[in-house]
Amino acid sequence: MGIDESSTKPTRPYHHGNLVEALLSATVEIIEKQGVERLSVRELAKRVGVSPGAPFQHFASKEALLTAVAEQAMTRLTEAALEAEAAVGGDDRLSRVEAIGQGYLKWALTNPTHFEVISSRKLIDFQSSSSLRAQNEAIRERMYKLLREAQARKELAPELEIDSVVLSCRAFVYGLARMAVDGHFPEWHPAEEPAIATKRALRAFIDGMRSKAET
Amino acid sequence: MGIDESSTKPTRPYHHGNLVEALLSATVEIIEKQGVERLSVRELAKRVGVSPGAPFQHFASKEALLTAVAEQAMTRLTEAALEAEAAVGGDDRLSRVEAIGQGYLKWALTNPTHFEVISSRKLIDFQSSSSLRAQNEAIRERMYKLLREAQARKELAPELEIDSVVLSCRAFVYGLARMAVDGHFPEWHPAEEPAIATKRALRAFIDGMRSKAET
DNA sequence: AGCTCCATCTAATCACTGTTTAGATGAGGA
DNA sequence: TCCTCATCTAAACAGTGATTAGATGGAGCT
Repeated sequence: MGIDESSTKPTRPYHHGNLVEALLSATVEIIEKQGVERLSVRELAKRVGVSPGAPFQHFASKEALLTAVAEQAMTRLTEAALEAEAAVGGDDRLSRVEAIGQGYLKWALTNPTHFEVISSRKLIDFQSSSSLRAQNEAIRERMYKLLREAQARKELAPELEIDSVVLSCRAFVYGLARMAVDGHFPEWHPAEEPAIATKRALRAFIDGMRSKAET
Repeated sequence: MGIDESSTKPTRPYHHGNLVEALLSATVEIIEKQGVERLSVRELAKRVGVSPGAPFQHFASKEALLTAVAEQAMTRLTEAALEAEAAVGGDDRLSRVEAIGQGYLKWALTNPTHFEVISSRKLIDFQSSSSLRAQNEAIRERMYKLLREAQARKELAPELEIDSVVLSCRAFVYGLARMAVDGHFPEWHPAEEPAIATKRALRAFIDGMRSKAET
């Protein structure tokens, strides 16, 4: 009846409007301040101003909703990582690999909930999202390429195998990010001290893979 | 009224019996074959043969139940890691650190669901369990000690800082375990190929921290 | 303009969930 | 024997994700 009577939302058009985007951005708001585990589709619907069943017209399930959120987030993560690499520039391949890791880590620590959604594969349907799989591949492929070049240029310690190195790099960065997100570092609450410690650890890790020629 | 009429359980005494242990073992059975996310207290109660409210007499919440399960699991994880270290023996401190990691990893890959429960701090109340905190400390303290000794014996590359190394080791092993548990290695389903790849990666990681003197 | 069509949304309902409460029950100690 | 008290049941509450039939109203055609 009334023209519009509530909601802190900027725009006032529902009943017919852009529900999909409204749902996505409201989901982001909720999970960022309440955590993913406290996201309820019904509460979400209420916040957006629609009936409890409305979201299911656009997303087959709660998992599908979160998968859509994850796709957006994964794009930003990939961008952050690859832009960090581009930012360092230079010829040193291992420094570029390190930069990817630093960019990845920084993003994960800055957006812990989103990182959780992306990486936990029980909240989303990762396999059926070609977008998510593609982004994942993109980072890994980039690392492969850089490491192969590093090997060819003798930057990499000769005894190291590339497949193993790629796995190690992924695990190392993922481990740091996950430990932080999973609450294994209760001593540092702000996203500042982690940045220092993880930065140093990652640098040392990468330097440990270099050929012993140079100092 | 019948004496006993159902249940695959070995013993038949409830109404008065050892409900606590029955609940714990049934929980383990369920989460191992269905996953933690599909554990329902009501289904658990039905399986054990009690009313839906009964479990709450012994565990304040579902979280408390899972915390109890996590305590048992954490004890086994710690044992596995420290026994692996004892098994290698020898003087080489870094090999012992590696053994801890290998034992930890092997246990995690063999018991993925339990590892998930232990490490995800949103399913359990880690902070309020002194048992969980103590076990966690035990492994870390052991690593600290070994690494300090390694440093004193010049086994460790001199430019490395111990705090940073401990963090790196934890993150590396945790990352490998978590990636496997989180489904980042869909190409290896059986717990065999991971064992090979992660073993090799961990070994290379540890060797990368050694002093460059020896070959 | 009117009208029809169809995506969109509502209302109601289903089968669940975790958790709380008052009260029944029955084993162990006096 | 009876009394006590931990243990368990029954019932209810408030919430969840998801499905369905039907209302609604804007877009596009005649």
